[in-house]
Amino acid sequence: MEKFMMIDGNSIINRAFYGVPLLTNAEGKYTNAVYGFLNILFKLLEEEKPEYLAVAFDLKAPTFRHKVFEQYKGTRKGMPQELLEQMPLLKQVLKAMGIPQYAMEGFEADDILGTLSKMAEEEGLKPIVVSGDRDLLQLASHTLKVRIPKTKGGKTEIEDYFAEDVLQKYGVTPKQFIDVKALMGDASDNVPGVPGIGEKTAVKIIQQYNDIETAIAHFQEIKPKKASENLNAFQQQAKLSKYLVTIVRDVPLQFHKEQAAVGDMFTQEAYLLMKNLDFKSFLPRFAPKKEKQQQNVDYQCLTTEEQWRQVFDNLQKQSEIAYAFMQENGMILGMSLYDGKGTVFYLECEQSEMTLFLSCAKEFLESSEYFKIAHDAKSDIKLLRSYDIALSDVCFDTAIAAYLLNSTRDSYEYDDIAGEFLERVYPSEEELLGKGKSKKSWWDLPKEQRVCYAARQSEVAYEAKAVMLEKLEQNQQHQLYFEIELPLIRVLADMEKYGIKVDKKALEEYGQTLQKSIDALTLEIDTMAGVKFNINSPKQLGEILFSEKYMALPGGKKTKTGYSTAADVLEKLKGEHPIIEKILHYRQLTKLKSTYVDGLLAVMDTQSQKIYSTFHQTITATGRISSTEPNLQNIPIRLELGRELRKVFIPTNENYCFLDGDYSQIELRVLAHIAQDETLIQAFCSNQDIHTLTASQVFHVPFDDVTPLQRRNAKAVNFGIVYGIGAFSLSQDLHITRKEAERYIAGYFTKYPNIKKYMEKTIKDAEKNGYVQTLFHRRRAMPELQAKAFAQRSFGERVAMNMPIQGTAADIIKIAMIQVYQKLQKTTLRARLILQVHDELLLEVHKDDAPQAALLLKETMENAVSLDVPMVVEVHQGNSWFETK
DNA sequence: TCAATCACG
DNA sequence: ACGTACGTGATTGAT
Repeated sequence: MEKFMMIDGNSIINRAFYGVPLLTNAEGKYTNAVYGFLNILFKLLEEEKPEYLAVAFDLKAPTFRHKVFEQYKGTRKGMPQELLEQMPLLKQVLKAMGIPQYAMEGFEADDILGTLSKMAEEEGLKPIVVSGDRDLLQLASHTLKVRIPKTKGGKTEIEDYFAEDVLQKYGVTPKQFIDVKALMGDASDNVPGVPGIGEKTAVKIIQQYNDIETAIAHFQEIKPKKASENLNAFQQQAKLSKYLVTIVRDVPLQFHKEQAAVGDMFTQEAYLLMKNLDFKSFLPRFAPKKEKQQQNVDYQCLTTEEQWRQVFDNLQKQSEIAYAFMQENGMILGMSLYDGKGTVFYLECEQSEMTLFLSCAKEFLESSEYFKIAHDAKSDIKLLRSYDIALSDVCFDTAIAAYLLNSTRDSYEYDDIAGEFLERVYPSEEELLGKGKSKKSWWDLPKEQRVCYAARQSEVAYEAKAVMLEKLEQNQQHQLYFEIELPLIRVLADMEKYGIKVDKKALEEYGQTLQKSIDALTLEIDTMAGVKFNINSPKQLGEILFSEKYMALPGGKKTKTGYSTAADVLEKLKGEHPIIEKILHYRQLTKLKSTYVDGLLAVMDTQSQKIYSTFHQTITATGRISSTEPNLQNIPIRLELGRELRKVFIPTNENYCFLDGDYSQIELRVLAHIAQDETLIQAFCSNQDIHTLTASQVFHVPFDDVTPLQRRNAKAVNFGIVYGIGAFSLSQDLHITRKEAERYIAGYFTKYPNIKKYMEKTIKDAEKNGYVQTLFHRRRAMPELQAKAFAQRSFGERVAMNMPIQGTAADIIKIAMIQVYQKLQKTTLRARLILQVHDELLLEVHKDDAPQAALLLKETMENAVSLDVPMVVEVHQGNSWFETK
């Protein structure tokens, strides 16, 4: 069935405004709300692909509701000036895109949507109503879908509601939703409601009596007493509220579906507007076909040995050359080269000629005399390694540069880089290769497209390099980039290549032991519950534990989808029923079995008995490295049973052992340094136990009288400080009251005044500059602080406080890794770096060399940087990862 | 593909 | 009145 999507223009632009940082374009116009609106619109268009589309707006003229507002002396909240200014702009853009706009004197956008959606159904269209306002939920039916977009941390998520979903989430039907809203009132919409009746009571009343009229007739039966009395006393007000809340579905509106038919939205006119508004990321959608194919450089496809040799012979040493490999399933298909001289070469090669081709390319790839510009050089190192070519260090990596310049993107592909850093509009990957299922295999593409795609890669890399270098300089990130991130590529590539050995037999045995316990526990749990069910399903488990039908345990806290069965919730129920402990134990065991035993066995190389993780250098917003397939940075250690698992990680043979170097309290030391807090600095300089010290400060007891409990609590406070503390969370963590938590925090800040000052200054600077940074100038943009919504802002403030700490620690260990790596290369020590776990480095070392390597590791890590506090590293030796604790 | 859960620093 | 600590990745069940 054809779809008709209609959008509540006012509420969506409002959402967009608060969800996107307040920025201006070159002309000083505010554009954030329009940008946010379009973002949501494009997402909706992609998801729904509607045949018909319309946007409804409020008019400035008073509506029928205004008269009522006057009675209650309510004034409608106006939009902020910054948003108001953007309304005409949005209308202009929509007009340019040929999207019809509806508005009607005397009515609001809601009413227009109500009417249009009714008309749509009469015309045989499937209506989709989009609004940021939950009042619209009253329109939901089993055919009419209401979509509510939410912008959370820059990402847009959309909640969908048919009638069933409204019932499930709110416990009432869409029609009853009107009555609930009318009873509880809505201050922001000037709906008076009935005093003393809030959401809970309103839902209860309507569930029982279906509507306000019936409820009023039975007001004497209603509890609590206050609600009963008020319902009687405010009958008129309740009925009036219902009138206000009810969306009009018969606005006198002229509508023919042809008016709303979706045509070509990406017009020339709209393109120019986008350009004018500085919406670079939208430009590719709007770019006219002509401009897309415009090229200022030639693309040449070379397929013979003679041509290949000629190209490589002509490459100048000491000059910058961008290269890119075309590949599929780890097989090279060709490579492109660009040296900035006007012609991009694409060297294409059939599998049968690969040896010949690589012999031509080898010198260029292995020699460090060519200044190579790459995009994700680590993956090239790995690719070429399988062809026995040792790629020399590259001089520039565009993926990593893009990451330093903006660490919060979720990808750094060519498309992203071209879009963010280059003026010219390049054809997208999707246009060239197709997407999803229709993505074509390389040799099925027309030759012209293969050339265009291949050439684009090195052309983009070359052109982007110049732009990026300038920005890195501007940001003072030259050193961070060239002395930390680039050298790290090789270190990580080698760690990935070497891998870590696993005792397969021991792992399997561990798994079997777990499985036996799991089977026994499953039986016990089923017996206790009296039914067989899937304990792994939070939904089923919640049902069994909390619903009246089964065990009806107290305190069932609801999440979006049902009861929460998270560990902290179950922990509180331990005393209620013995099944709880069994479930917690079951969870622990199945986690170990599925994630670790089965997970590790699945990625183990059968030949070498090793595991090869991938380390990612461009993922985290703070500068940390991440590890996948498998993640070796979250191997259990905190609980004894899980810790046992570390026994299966072993050196490659019995002559070798592990050395583990672990920074002690690196984040608190970093904090002491950057906040310049004398008390903390002194404490670290005299090597005091920092948690005990904090305990003595916060709880006002002499250092030597601190109890273990006090120390534990102080430790949580210290953690909290690093994360950007809140009293509520601390109270949850420590199982204390909020008041007490507040006292702890206040106590902390009195004793460490510079920490408080630092936190405040960091937030202020972040607001002013739009970013925070580490000691080594690693940055994180902070758009959240420009947003006005409380939750987003608070999140932004915590991030601003945490990032410089976590990020500086990440910088330090990266420096240490490079130094350890380079020093080991210069010695004859049989030792190599194999893992990094944020504040820990794991080395595999020949036992004879272990003492020397241990010294080297400790010294290097401790002296990687020189701060006002000493860095302390503990090194442990062992025959497995378990033993290096 | 998402939400819930839980492993780590 | 809000909504509840920073940063990750893997597995599971449900849609």
